Amino acid sequence: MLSIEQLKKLFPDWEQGLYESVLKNAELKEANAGAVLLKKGQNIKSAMLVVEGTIKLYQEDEDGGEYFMYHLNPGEACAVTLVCNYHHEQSQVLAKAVTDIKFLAIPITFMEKWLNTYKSWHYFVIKTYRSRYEELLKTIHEVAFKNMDERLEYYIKKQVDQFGVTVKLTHQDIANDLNTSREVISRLLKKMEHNGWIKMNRNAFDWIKKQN
Amino acid sequence: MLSIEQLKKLFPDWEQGLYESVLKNAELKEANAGAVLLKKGQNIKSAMLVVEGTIKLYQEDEDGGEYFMYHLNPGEACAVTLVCNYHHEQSQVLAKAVTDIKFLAIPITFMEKWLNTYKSWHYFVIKTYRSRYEELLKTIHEVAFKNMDERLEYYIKKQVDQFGVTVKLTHQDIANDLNTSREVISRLLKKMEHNGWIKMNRNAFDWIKKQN
DNA sequence: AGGGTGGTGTGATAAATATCACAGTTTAAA
DNA sequence: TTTAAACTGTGATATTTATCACACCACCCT
Repeated sequence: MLSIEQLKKLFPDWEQGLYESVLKNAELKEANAGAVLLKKGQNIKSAMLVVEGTIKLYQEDEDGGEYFMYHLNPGEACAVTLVCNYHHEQSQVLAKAVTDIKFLAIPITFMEKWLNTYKSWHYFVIKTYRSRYEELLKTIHEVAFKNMDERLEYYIKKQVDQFGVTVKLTHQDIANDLNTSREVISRLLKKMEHNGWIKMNRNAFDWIKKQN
Repeated sequence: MLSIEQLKKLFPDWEQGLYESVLKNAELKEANAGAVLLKKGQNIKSAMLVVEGTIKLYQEDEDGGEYFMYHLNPGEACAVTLVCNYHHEQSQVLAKAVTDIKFLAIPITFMEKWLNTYKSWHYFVIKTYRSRYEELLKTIHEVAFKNMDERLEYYIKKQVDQFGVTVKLTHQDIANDLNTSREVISRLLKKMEHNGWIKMNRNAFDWIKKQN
């Protein structure tokens, strides 16, 4: 299990009692890279707080399509799972582990209770929603206004912010995340290579574009 | 000014003290149909709670493009204006009055204070964020996965839900809201007319499609 | 070493959407 | 009543993205 010190490092602004409640009631779970943590339509039974590793959040289409929205990192929570009513809410998103991860699963029965008890939990929930709302706005901005070349650049930059300049993804991986086809990504990457933005390797490439 | 009874009708779940604080500190403002209430990049100085009329929320592009996301109705608040920190936040959205409207403007200095004081305010903020987060997810779903014909149908349905089966919008209006061109909308509407989904008039049309 | 698999490159073509051009029609205003 | 402005219809064309087809190459496996 987690120590209270680790918990404090991850979630610095909580009240003492909240740390204790979490330790007592949360289950520390693990999942391997690639695991699907939450599917669209699935009933939400516990809140998810990331302890270790990175999670990717997607909007999911009825027929298999996916669109990447944002990363979740240690110290962050999955907003959709922070439900505060008993009506069995269904997930609107797809969540996948990018790396091996550890996370705290807190049964949703505590959500309402903690909102009443811990002010810091309340703030945490609000902060989570606000920051994710902003991420979604950015996603809409991309997909509503930008062509695929700009969306790809934005995507790569998020990747670079997360994992560094070496992007270890195949063209197909990227195509899936942007809900397009592998050929489109291949051609756009080739163009980026010509422009001197990336250096291509098999299964990966380096982002070498200088930012202005 | 508003009476406390009106306020209670609009925002049923608040505490007594919160009603009083709102009456004391909020300014009741008005705006005409078409007025721009908030622009992207603009500093947020007060929270906006809708009292009367309807507001439309948009994602706004640097060079004039707009994409409609959702409506705000009486009893609802504009999520982006519910900032709870002092750092002068900038609006990420564009808000326009669709009809003549009345709204309460609450200086953001009260946001933090009320979060500390009124549990019902806290819940209200969370509820607001959650519901708007979900609206954004739906918007992403449309724009990431659907072609223009389906997005247009989704758009019209939202319009119908708001204002009834007679849609009083020009093709250009719709094109602006969906960030496309008037010709595209004209052609798609024509197709819908052929399919018996709508009955066209000048400046308006009726949605007559039977839902399954 | 040979063979299979998955990753990448690229042409050809199709489909969706954007853009341009212009005509006709209704409405509002002078 | 005339005129201008706004709204709508529609063809032609360009651009962007999707889809199909296939070749080539690197790597792993035995």
